[in-house]
Amino acid sequence: MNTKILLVEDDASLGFVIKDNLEMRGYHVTLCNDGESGETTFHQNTFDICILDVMMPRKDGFTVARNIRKKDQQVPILFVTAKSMLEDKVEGFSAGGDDYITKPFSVEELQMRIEVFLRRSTGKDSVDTVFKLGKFEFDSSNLTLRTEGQVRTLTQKESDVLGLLCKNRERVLKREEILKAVWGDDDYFLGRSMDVFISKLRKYLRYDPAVQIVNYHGIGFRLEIK
Amino acid sequence: MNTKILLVEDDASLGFVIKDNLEMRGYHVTLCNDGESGETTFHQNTFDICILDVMMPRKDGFTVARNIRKKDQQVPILFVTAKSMLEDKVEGFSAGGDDYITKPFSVEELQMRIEVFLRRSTGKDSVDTVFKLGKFEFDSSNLTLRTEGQVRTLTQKESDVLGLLCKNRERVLKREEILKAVWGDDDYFLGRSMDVFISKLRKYLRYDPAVQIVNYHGIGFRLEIK
DNA sequence: AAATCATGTTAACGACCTGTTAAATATGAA
DNA sequence: TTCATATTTAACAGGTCGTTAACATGATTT
Repeated sequence: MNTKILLVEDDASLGFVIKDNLEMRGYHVTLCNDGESGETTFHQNTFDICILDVMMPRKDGFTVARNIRKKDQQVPILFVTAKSMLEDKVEGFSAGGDDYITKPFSVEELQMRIEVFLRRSTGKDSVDTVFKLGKFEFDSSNLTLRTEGQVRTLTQKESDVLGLLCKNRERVLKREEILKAVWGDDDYFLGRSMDVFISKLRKYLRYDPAVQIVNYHGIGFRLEIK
Repeated sequence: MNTKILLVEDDASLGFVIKDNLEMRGYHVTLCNDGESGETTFHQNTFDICILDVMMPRKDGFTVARNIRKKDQQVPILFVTAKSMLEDKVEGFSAGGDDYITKPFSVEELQMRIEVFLRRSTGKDSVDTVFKLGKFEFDSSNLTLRTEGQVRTLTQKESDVLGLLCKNRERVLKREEILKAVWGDDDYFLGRSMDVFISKLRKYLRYDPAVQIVNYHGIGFRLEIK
């Protein structure tokens, strides 16, 4: 497996050293030297891991991470921080499966963190497929929607749609996006079919009024949790 | 071989989850929820491996490990640490053949570490081939399905299918997964053949209604015990 | 307000998936 | 070879799910 890493580091020489060392160890590394280009590079490619320097002049690592998360909730993010940084702040951001590493660090250390991430994602773990939705817990790989006591088994398509909504809670999903992702195509009838699914999912989610699939007229849908 | 594991974990619910998951995979697990009882349990029994949480209120994992080492220099010890822990400290302790695993981890990951240890000491895989299924006891290497008094001998394929279901009780096995694992291929007729086997196994398991092979329409099967 | 288009909801149809039994075929031992 | 057993194929009966249609409601434009 050829692991692809996005490295965003404003210090050019440090960035080069890390890139060079990691490539010697068999990883494929794309280096960006500011947050802005890091984001656009991320959006145009696919990466297995992102390594972000927190302290960067124009756009800091946390901001970049937030924008990456809008597109991808799963990709592991490793923050690079200075020792002086308050641990609380970093830990808050790196919650939910992400991690951080403190300068100065050895490449061995860095590689260890990377391998931990990769083992977690390649070992078919269920962690990244489980979403907490208000009173519900949805496991998109086991197709189960749990609530206090009860378990409902969803069909594959129901699960596909709900999973997509879960992964994109930050933004409104366009109708055509959902259709392309779940049905592979986009026409009038598939659109109506999708509406039927949305209706069914809403019925399942009625138990907790805080969880809502909201329609954006003429655009699409978004899963919102009040 | 029935591998015996000592698990010392102060978080009761996490401990139970790990124990449960490992037992589903064929290990015998003894759970202690503090270092003190962990030590006494170790001294009164024999274990093939010890899993110790490092951070515990009264007696931490390292202390327990030191006392275990006074009695037994060989038994492999696996430390469970939090992400924030200084790696130097853990690495110092886990030197000399021991290992550590960082929270959060998947059970797959944990099992991998365990198997590495066991292979190192015994030289062969050690997952138990005997499964307890409600009122049944199924031995996948001897092809026997026991119930109170009665013994039924299964065919190799019956046993392969049931064994696969047993090993994956926590998730839904896709039809193609079963076909690939047992038949080595996946086509329409093999699929129908599999359905015949499922039907036969269900007949054998009818004696205990709590044990059920549940179909997930369009996806696959899962062995569930109520 | 009327017209038009987008979405919500329900029900029914049909394609496909599964359960089961039995017959046909393969496998292997005597 | 024959016989016994294991597995595959066939056939049929239900069952499930996604799509479509139909109608209701809501939003936006004219």
